[in-house]
Amino acid sequence: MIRTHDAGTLRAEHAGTTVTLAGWVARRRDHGGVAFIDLRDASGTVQVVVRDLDSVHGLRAEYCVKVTGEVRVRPEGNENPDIPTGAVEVVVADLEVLSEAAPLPFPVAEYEPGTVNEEVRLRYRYLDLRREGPARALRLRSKVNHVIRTVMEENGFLDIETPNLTRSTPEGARDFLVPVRLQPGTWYALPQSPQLFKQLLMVAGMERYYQIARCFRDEDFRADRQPEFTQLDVEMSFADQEDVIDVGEQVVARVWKEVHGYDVPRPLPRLSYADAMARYGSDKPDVRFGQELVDLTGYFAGTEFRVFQAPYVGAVVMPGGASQTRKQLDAWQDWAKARGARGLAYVVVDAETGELRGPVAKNLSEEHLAGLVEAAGAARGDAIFFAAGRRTASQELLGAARLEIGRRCGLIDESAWAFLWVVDFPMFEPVEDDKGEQTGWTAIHHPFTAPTAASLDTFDKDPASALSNAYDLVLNGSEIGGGSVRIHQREVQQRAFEAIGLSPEEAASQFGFLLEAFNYGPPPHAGIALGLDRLVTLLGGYDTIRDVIAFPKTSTGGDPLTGAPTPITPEQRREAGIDAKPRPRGEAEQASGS
RNA sequence: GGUCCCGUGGAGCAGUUGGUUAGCUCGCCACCCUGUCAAGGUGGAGGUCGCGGGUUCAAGUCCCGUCGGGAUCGCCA
Repeated sequence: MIRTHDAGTLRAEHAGTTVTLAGWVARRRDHGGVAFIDLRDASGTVQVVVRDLDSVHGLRAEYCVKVTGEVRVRPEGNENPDIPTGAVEVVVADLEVLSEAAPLPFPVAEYEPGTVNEEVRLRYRYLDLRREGPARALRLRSKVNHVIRTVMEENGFLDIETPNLTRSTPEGARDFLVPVRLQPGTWYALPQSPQLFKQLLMVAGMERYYQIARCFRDEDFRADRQPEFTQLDVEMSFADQEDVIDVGEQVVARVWKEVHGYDVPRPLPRLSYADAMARYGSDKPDVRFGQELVDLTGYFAGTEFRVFQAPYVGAVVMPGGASQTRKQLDAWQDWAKARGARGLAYVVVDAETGELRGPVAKNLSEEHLAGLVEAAGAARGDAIFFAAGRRTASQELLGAARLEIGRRCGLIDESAWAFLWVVDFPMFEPVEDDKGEQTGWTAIHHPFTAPTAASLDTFDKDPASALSNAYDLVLNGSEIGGGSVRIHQREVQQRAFEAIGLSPEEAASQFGFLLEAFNYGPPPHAGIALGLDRLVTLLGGYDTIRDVIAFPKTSTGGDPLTGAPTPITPEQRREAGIDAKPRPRGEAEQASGS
């Protein structure tokens, strides 16, 4: 190395040592007769004193320099207690400019974080990452990866890579497609996850597989979504739900312990999907605060009020919500309509008299009004929001309202780590057409998810009530992982395909290779995948997963740094075979195997 | 695909009911300055107000479209 020490490590005990440092000019303070340079490298910053003014005069911010000099304790009164190296400084004997820097597009020596436009930061991400905050996110992520690998290796898991060029499957998200030059007219797909490969690895007897795997899904962006993202992907043979949950808990417990010194309370609490929906209106409930939903379907049985003559009537209470202006209450209606609801009925409880007011109150009987505050768990001064209609949709609306209430009323304990498992997911959910008419069923998790023992015989005859051996890991209202016990019996898998309307021919065409593998003694197996980007975002308290990705993309899939994506030349287009017609004999029949 | 917000020198922002030469802080360039640490001082350069169209005597400002960025609903097994 061309340096002898790391700048950020120098302390009073180094006084008298001659050191060579290499790094960047973070700041320069030129007093004419003496100048100070804050020299920054990956370890931190140290003050360098220069008296040879010719050498320092031409220095500018972010020049890459090498300095040699003696470490000394700073003169009395000149210490800087704000930085770790503030007791010492390096008196320069020799200063060499390794490379120069052009004027900066934004201040790299940032003293107010978050004041630079994100697009500019991404365009010059290599400068952005020189800053302490952005760099810290990548260091954190590296540490998490390391802890994960340690835990997985300790548990005897094998790190096995799976292909990134694979075949397109119809289920789930939209695939990214890659034209295949050697077979014009045919296309690879980038994997949405290594799901099928890891199951094949179980058939292959690998027994314990893990991979920190890149996944690709061509869907619209969110703050917590990118088209390529990373999962800790895990699969275990001869394991059941408890074994997988144990591994998942080990991973998060070790990560949180190593990073925050926080002891994750194990075993983590569990909530059935049905309870999560009933109490929180979400399959990824944020349990850092209360305000649980109240089911008033029975309470309003026999009501004259047409709106509440519904399969489900529920409520959520907004503490102090009665003090909202008419305008604010109307805004809730717009908020609900934006989510596709008709509106959000409400009743306010007068803070002084306890009288119930609002448009809905006029439609309710004396009897229903009398007990309502108690039934809803409200108090004087609160607002009660109602949703009535189809059960799940109404619960989801109330759940969203609950989160909004939590935010607006400051009910959320931001320091909490609220982990929990959501279990006992339904196997299927209805598929509806534009008019809301049910046209069939689709797998909630994926079509390889095993039914629970109780549903094994009946899941295909009664899809509505079938439960699956699936589990999601939830942290502070975000899903950070999910998995399931897989179907390992061909016959059960066939019935599962039939239940979602996939004919044996279609199943064979799309998943024939997996079904064929299942002819050869597949072991019972189960697995999980943790979303690393989200996990690290929550772990580090970041706002978006872009913060924990070295080179993230913008919401239209662009990379401001490289300029990707770009048009291709006509020659590239020709060579790639994008416009070629596939040969008549389709690969589908090849894949069907048997 | 829908809705909302943002776009003004290199960065962050201001710009009134439309009205003279578009303003501030930081940065940049030159010079001064021997103990600063967001150093200080003096002077200077730097702007097609994202782009296109429209309204008007007059548009950074109002209207329409479009591009880029962000958020959100749909979507994401």
